[in-house]
Amino acid sequence: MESYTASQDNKGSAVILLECAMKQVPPRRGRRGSGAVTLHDVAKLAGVAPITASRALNKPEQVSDEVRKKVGEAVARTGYVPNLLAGGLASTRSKLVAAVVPTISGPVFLETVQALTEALAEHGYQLMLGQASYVGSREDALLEAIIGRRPDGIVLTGIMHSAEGRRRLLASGIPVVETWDLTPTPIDMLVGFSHVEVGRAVAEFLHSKGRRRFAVVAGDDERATRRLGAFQAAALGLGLAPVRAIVVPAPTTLKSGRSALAELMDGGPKIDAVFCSSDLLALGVLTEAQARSIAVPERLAIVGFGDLEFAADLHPALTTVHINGTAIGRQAAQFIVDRAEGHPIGQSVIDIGFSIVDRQST
Amino acid sequence: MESYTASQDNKGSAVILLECAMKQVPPRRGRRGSGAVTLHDVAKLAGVAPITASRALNKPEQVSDEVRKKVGEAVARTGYVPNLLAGGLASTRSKLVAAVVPTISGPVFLETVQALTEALAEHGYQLMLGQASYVGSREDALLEAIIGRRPDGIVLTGIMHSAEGRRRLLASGIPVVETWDLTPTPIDMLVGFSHVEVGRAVAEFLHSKGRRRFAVVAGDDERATRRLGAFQAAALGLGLAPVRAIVVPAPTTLKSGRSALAELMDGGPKIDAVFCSSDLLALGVLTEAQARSIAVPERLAIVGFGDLEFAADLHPALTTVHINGTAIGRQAAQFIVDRAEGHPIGQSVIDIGFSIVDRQST
DNA sequence: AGCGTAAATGGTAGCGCTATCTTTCGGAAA
DNA sequence: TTTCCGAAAGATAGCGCTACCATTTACGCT
Repeated sequence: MESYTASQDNKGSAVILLECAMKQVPPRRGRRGSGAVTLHDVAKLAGVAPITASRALNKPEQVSDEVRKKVGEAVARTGYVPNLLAGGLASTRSKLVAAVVPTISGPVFLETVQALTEALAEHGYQLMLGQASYVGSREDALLEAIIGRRPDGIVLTGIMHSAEGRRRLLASGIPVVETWDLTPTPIDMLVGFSHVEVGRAVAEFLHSKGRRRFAVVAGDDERATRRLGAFQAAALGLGLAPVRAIVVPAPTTLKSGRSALAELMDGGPKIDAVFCSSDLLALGVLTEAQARSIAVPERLAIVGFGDLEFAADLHPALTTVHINGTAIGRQAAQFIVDRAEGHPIGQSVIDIGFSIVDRQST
Repeated sequence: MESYTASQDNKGSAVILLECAMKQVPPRRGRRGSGAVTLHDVAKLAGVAPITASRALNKPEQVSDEVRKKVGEAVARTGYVPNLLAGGLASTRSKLVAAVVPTISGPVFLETVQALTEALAEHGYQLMLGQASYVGSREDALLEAIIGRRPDGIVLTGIMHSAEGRRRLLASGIPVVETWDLTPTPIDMLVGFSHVEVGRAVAEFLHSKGRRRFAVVAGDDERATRRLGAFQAAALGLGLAPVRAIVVPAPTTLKSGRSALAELMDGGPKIDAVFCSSDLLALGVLTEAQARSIAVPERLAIVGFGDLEFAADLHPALTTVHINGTAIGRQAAQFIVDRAEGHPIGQSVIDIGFSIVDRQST
């Protein structure tokens, strides 16, 4: 113990002291343990009981200034980093939140994931990322890996989860936030918007701009399909000709957009407006239009979806549907934190809405 | 116990049985615990010792077929999900890997993160994501949160970490993989490429194409700056005029690209080639060129960096520097898994290289 | 038969932390 | 003074799992 005191005047001595501590312990009996500094070590160095050291770190208002100071010094000196696995096990609060995305490469959810990460970090929570791109048993394995870590919450970004998956999530008792969609039967909490409304709104928007012959280029994921359906129905309701739809595989790419427009132009009825299920697709359509010298918006109107950061700066600037992904992420984080801290949450379902950003491409 | 047997003929009875089990336990004394099914419950139901049940699940080759079967049934019946926090604590193997990215919105590292997630998932590891976008104390908090979870590995994607951060990582004893760069003094393992080489190669490439008056548009991050410097030096070495550089704030955007070209064209010496530090920037330059009717590549050559998925399908298709981000992610995962499983790793530093993809924009 | 050997199972003892209860103690109330 | 109270600190007992060792059993060997 004296050795610690003796070296107080030695700056930056954390590592050295650590070695000392490890040497004092009879070579660890070759047994378990990581060999890292534990709360126990800190407590001993500070001259208090382990539980008191724990309180000094986690509930500082419950200990005296003196203890707080001594423990703080001991932590600094040893380079102690609390083992959150142990803490989580003991308290059944892991301070971990899992997010499930279809695939990260799709830039659509990035904003949400980013906001989620940041908002959670502010409250001391960490994000665990899972990709649901796989099918079948993989989803099962993913759920197992997630639930097994006993996260304090799970955020589903636009996932269509199987009935079996829903059941497991429900059974786990972990707070779940579904996002980027609106369903009448959420698992738990939800923050999203209506894809049906989007489809309808875009159809009406284009109609109001004098367009009459619509086409759609959409990824084959569930939500895009829903927007497409609503768009077609609305066009029909507006007395327009049936809407031609090109469905491309998700994730959507610029390339699919280009070939979709090529297909649209190389045959079939003439069109004067295209609604794309993503901005990337829209960029592809725009690129192909430019390659074919089709004037946008004069001869062809283009509407995207997502309002990615580049949309406003394209030439012509892209008209698109704006979703506040950041707000979704932030709200999801709020939901989970509130739930974890035991605060009452008012609404458990929030429609974040959307807006059509009218720029030069229409 | 009988109740379990009695209901064996009842399909899908997991939830019901679970309730039974919970009711059998004397109302849990209102004490701790999540109330979830534990390995103990499974073992009891299977009629074996807990440790045997553990082995049946984790080291199936060490138990008899009979035990394996009985335990398997018990798991299915109770809906047991192993508590990985407890497992990690006991075994000092968390099966968690942390990845630190500057910011997820930048699409550059996405491919790497994606590959990493997938490769790790194949080995039963999960990815924890941390954003290092913050400065100062935030990085400290991030490290604390990461190390506190005792991950089996940490992947740093293109982060310039402070000396203090390096020290903490080193002290933690956790395997670290640095990526997207090459340094003579890696913390631990490394898989990346030389940014200096990239800068030089692009300069020589443009020179060989007959271009003589270069400009650079680069984000203000450390690696882009290094490429820029090498590019300038190489141009000088080639006997060309000093290279004009426009530095834009990271993360780079299409918009910065547009305004950078605007600045380049609206004054200063004439140029015939631009090297951009990202494809997004290059797209911005291309967009501005089109808006100003500057013919690409006739009057202006454009080179990007990253070879994002859209680069090949632009009009004109973008010449760019291709980095195999997937290979980086996969190799990083391999490093960590090998280290965690105790396999010897041969090389701990890998130069993954790069290539210049010669397309229409040059 | 006697022995070693290996496979299969179980018992014990933590991993590092915190929930819960108990003890201690100074000072305000009676 | 005595009593009581609340704040501060400590003791105890796990959280759910696995490393390590001990035991049991089956089987081949000399």
